[in-house]
Amino acid sequence: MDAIRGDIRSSDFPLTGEFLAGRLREHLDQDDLNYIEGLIETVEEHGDGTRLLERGDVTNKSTMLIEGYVFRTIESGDRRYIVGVQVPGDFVDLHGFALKRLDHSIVAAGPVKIGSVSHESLRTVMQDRPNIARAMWFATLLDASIHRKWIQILEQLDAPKRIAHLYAELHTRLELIGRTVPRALRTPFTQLDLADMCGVSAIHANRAVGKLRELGVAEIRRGDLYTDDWDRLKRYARFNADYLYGDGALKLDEGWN
Amino acid sequence: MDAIRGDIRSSDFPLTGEFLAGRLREHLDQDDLNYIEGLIETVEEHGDGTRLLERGDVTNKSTMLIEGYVFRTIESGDRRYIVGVQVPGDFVDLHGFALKRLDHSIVAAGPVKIGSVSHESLRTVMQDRPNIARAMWFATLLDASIHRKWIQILEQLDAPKRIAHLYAELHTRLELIGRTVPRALRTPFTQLDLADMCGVSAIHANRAVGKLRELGVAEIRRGDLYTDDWDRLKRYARFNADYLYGDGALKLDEGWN
DNA sequence: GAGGTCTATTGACGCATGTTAGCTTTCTGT
DNA sequence: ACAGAAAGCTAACATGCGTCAATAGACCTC
Repeated sequence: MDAIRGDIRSSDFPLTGEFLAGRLREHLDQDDLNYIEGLIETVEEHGDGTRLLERGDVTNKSTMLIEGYVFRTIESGDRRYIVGVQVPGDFVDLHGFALKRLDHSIVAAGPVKIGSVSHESLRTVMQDRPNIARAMWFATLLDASIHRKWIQILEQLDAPKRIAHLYAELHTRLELIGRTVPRALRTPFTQLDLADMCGVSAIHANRAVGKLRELGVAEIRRGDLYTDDWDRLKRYARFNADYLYGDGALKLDEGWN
Repeated sequence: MDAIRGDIRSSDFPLTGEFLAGRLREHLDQDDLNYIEGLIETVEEHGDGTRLLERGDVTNKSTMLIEGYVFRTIESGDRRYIVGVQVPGDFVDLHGFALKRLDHSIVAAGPVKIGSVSHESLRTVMQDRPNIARAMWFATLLDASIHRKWIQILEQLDAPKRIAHLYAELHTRLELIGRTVPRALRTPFTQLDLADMCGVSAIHANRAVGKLRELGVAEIRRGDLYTDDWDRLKRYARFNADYLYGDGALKLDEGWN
C-alpha cells in the first residue's frame, strides 16, 4: 500500500526545449528538434514513487523524461529489482512502441516531469523523418549498451565499487546533457534504492556507503554524493565511459536515405 | 595466447533457409524471408573460441548466427565477463550498424556457422523494406529485454538458480525456433563458461552444478543438461518466459507504413 | 514541540562465494 | 595405446553478504 507515495499534479506550461531530447540532440538539427518538441502532447509532473507505467501494460503513447530520475523495475516475490535508471532527455519506453507489452515497470525516483508522445505520431515519424527514426533506434541501442555494462558490473564488482560505478555513470550521463555541478551529484536515491540497483541488501548498501566514506572516495548523504576527485572515484570503480558513446556514436556520415 | 583455440574453415555451401532469421521469421512473410536470405553474402564456419568481432571494432557488415552459440563478452583486467548469449537465427551485431564501435566482443562458443550482411545492403533494407526494418529493431529490443532479465537474475538469484535460469531461457529460445530435443539441452559450455555468465568463480559454478544434481533438478555434464522435468527446473529458477515475447510480440496490426 | 514514520546505522551470527592447492577424469593428438 | 592438456571435482580457509535485532537521526504531521 505504497500507492499514496505518489503525488500527481498535471500541468501544461510551455516547454523551453532547452534540455529536450537529451542525448538525441547531438544527432539532430534544429529543425528535427523543433519537430520532436511539437510531438509532445502533454507534460505532467509527478511525485516520488509514482508508478508511471506498469509491467504488462499495453501502451499507445511513449514517455520522455524531462526532469528528474526514473527507475526501470521488476517486482518478484516481495522484492523490487531495479534494472535501469533514466536521466532527463531519455525516452523511457520507446520499446513499448514496437513491442506489445512492457517487460518492466517505470517508477519515479523523486519528483519528475514527463512528456508524452502518441504512438500515432511516432508512426508518422518513422515514415517521414528517417533521421529522427534513426536517432530513436540509437537511443534504444544505447540503453542496451548500458544494460550490458550493468551485467558486467554485477558480475565483476563488489558492493562499494558498484555504488561508485553507478554514480560515475550518472555523472557522465549528466555531463553529456550539461547538467552537472562541480563537486557533487544530487539524487533522491535512498540507500534502499542503491541496494535494489546493486543487488545487495539495504544493510549491506549502508556498509558500502560507509566504506566509500572511510576510503575517502566519496561521501554519500541521502542520495547526494560529494567528492573532491571524480577521477579517483572513477578509477576506484574501474569506470570507462566508452559504453556511453559520448563521442557522437551514430554513423552520421552514412545516412539511411 | 588462446588464439589457436579457433579453427577457421571458410565454406560457401548453399543455405537451406530452413532456420534462417530465427525469431524474425514469425513476423515476416515468405517474400521478406527470401529477401533476407538474398542479403547474406558470405557464410563461414569457425571453431570453438574464435573471436568473431572485437570490442572497439568499426564494422561495415553485420553477422547472423546460423548454427551454434556465441557469447557477448567484455574483458577487464585478466577476466572475461559474458554479458549475453545468442542462438541460431539471431543477429549478433545489428547495433554495429547504427553505432560506430562495438561495446563488446563476440566469441564463438563451440563450432559456429555465421552469415554476413553488408551495411550497404542494410541501408537499402531500411529504405525499401519497412517490415524488415521493424523486425530488426524488434530484434534489438528483444536483446535489451533479455539483458534486463539477466540484470534481475544477477540481483536476485544465487548461483545454482542462475545456472538453472540460463538453461531455462535457452530451452525456451530454442523452442521458439523449433530446435529442442525432449529431455536435454546440448551446449558446448564448460563450467568456466557458466561461471563467467553467472558472475561466480569456476569453482563455485562447479558447486552449483553439483547442487542441481543433488536436488534432482538437472544433471549437467560437459555443458549438456538433462532433466526429466523442465517445469520443475523452471519453477526452481523462478523462470517466467514473458520477457522473451514468444507470443508474437510485435505490434503487427499497426504497421509503420 | 510531540509523536510517528521513514531512513540511516551498528553489532552478532550464519550462509554464499572467493581463493588456493591438489587431485581425477575426459578429451585430443600422435 | 599413450601422453599431454583441458575440464571437472574436492577440501580448507578467508571474505562478502544476508538476516535479525536494536538504536539513532531525519523528516512530516498535527
